[in-house]
Amino acid sequence: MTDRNQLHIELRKRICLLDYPPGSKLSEADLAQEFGTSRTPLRQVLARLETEGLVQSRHGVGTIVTDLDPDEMVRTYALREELAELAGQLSPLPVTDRHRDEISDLMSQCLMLRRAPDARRFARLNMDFFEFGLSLTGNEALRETSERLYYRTARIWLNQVPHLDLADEIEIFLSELTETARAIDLGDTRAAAMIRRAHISMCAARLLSR
Amino acid sequence: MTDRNQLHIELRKRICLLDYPPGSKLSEADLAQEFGTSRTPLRQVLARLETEGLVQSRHGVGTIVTDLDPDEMVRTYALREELAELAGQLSPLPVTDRHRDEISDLMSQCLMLRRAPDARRFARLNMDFFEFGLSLTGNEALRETSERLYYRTARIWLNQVPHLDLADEIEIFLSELTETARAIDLGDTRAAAMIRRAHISMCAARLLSR
DNA sequence: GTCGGCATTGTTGTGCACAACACGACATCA
DNA sequence: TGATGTCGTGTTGTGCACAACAATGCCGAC
Repeated sequence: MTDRNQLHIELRKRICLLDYPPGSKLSEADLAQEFGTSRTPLRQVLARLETEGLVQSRHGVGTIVTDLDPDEMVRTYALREELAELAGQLSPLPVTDRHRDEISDLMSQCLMLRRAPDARRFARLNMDFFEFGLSLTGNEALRETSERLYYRTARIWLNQVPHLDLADEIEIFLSELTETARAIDLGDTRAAAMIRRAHISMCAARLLSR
Repeated sequence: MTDRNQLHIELRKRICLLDYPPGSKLSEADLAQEFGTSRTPLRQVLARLETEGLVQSRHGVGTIVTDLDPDEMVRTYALREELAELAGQLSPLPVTDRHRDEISDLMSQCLMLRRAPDARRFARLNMDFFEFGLSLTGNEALRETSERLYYRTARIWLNQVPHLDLADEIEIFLSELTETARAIDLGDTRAAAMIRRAHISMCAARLLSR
């Protein structure tokens, strides 16, 4: 946990799971104390989060979790769609048994979630599925970019969850997992990428159309 | 120049123009002295350059300018191609007289360069043309991503220049500018994006095929 | 009562000193 | 002569103290 990279991942997760909702202030001193370090390395992590668009530091004020700009979200989703499809085209990796195991595990977790719906756990499962998708392409630049943009938009789902039907969302996600598992079983990475693109598109429609 | 953002741009430019060739060591202390600041803000800039893949800091050793991995360059070029085309599709901005003036200015600079070929000035002109291309899309995420990937690959041209015919390269670039100016004149951003994609593809072929 | 200036407090930004670490040179021993 | 341990030098990483700055509440003047 004291590692700088893990610290970045941890803070990013907290922001995207709305532990730190938009507008909240992250105190460098408090976080430094929590993680048992000094402000210096923590500031580096916050600076990185700032370049990723998740926080904004203002001198004399504080480090604020950024708001979600709907217009920018729409445009970012549009780009994410294209990147999702490219993951199946540019440098698709051969499907391994490890992939099959992982998608199977994700499905069983989703089934458990269906019995006991929980928005936060759903969001985490969604993150895991996203990371799974990254493992299907060998294009490092594409992975980096997709990750960056994913975490930039990941918050809006939890943000909109009061206006959504959680059971419906879980059903939809389970359906995506099922279809993806089918494609993975056949070793058809391109099909998996297309399914992903379709669901990103539909997700944008559900979340951003209002 | 003392601003952190400008410092980042300046160091990035130096790396991409091979003022700091791959493998060279950037001394935090020396750079801090040159820019009239302390190590602290400079370290932030270097940390950002590290996430962008241009340098790598190793404890006790130094901050080293990264090498160019040919395989990764190929994959990055492939992604850059797709993004270039997307710039014409996702959120194309209306062409303004400012755009026309800029492309015209770029052409006249290129004509001057043809009379007095100079690899370094050519590389800078290429950067300016890239920035011009960014101004054609209103998709912020796409701009960021394209910029990131461009500066990640920008060095290989200057790196390969001993194996290239500089006059040829200038001719090709002038041709790209001419075609782009034609598209811009017509307000056809999509055509301009296609031209860009074509030249990225050809550039990759010339630089990376060997 | 209201408005304006001022002080106080809390925050991020900067500079500096030191710790942690890697590498090479050199001496020492088998 | 070769190998090995040790020391010196230079580098990045960390912690801390202070500067710069913004916001807020309070007090006084009008």
